[in-house]
Amino acid sequence: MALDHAILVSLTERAASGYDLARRFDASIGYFWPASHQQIYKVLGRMQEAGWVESTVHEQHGRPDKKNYAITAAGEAELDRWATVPSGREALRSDFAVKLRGFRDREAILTDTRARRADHVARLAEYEASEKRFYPDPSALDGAGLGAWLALRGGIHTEERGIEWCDEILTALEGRGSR
Amino acid sequence: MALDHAILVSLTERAASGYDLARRFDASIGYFWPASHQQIYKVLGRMQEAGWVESTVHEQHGRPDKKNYAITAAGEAELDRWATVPSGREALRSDFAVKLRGFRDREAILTDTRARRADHVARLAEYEASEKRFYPDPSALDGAGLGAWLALRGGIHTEERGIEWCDEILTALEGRGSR
DNA sequence: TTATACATGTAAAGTGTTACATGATTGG
DNA sequence: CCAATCATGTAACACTTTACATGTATAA
Repeated sequence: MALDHAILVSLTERAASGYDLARRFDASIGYFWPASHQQIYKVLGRMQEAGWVESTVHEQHGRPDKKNYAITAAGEAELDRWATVPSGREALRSDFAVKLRGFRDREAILTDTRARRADHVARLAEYEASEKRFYPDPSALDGAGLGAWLALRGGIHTEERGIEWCDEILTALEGRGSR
Repeated sequence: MALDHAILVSLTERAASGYDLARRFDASIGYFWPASHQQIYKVLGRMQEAGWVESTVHEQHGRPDKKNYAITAAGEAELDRWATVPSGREALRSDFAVKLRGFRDREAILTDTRARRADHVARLAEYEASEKRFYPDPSALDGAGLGAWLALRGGIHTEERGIEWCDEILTALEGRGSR
């Protein structure tokens, strides 16, 4: 049920259509909880029935009507309830780690590791650009900005450690004979 | 389809029953790909039909018969094929990061962060105990052991960075007024 | 003329979680 | 006597991914 809460959090920041939310999930909040537009539309419908969000339709010319969703008091109450539920452990569930554990072809895993490292570097650059742009002075943050910044910090840590791990793998495998 | 491969990797290390695999998934390989016994039995059945594994039944007295599964040549070929498929980005999908981003109750998120930190510390201790016990001399590793050790290193990095992130959150939130 | 942005969805297939079902043996 | 371990599964539900479906406006 966590996509529900991710959408609610996003709507707390600003009301939005399903389309807008889908774009946000391709960027900011989707860093921590990816979701497609198909999923988002479905959950919005369910949450509207539950009374957690409400929508107003804006007619448009030349393109489909736009439904703007806003969080309701009941939705905010749900967020507050959710805040008190312990998160519990998050599993790794890493395709790459399984592949690494069982590798038999050194070149194949090296190729994969190099590509993975490049992905981490690229995403780290995105995160750091966001940090510089939106949170240039973290010590001045409070309220909504503080949580968003700390979440972004988590993304930065994740990428940094991913790079370290890749480097460790490359060092271990490049310096040895074939397997 | 990655549970399939996680099971195949595990069977490469040693043939096993569904029950044995479930225990392995509660410990070693499940660190990177958690799975319940229900899921494992289902996938074993599917993989046997596909010819990737084969089973021999061992009758037992006083308890149900035991089916021992072993990987076949076709199963190994599938692993080799899979090794050449690029892994692609792994999404974070973190409940906690979403909660942090949207937090409104400072005490609630502090409680959650402290519990999370304790989980990381506990898991890190497990990983480090495993490393000391099974890979006391990493430089001497080759073949199967090397991949398993590098995967474990990934787990260690994950927990270490998780602790750092929690500490950053605690520092940022404990030193400030309420929100 | 081709791709991208805008804007909303349904349907099917795959994957994962939780609940249910059975039953003997062993250790505290 | 109660809990844990051994040993296998089915069924229902929840969630995610991928494919399908439609149509205009705008910029390269």
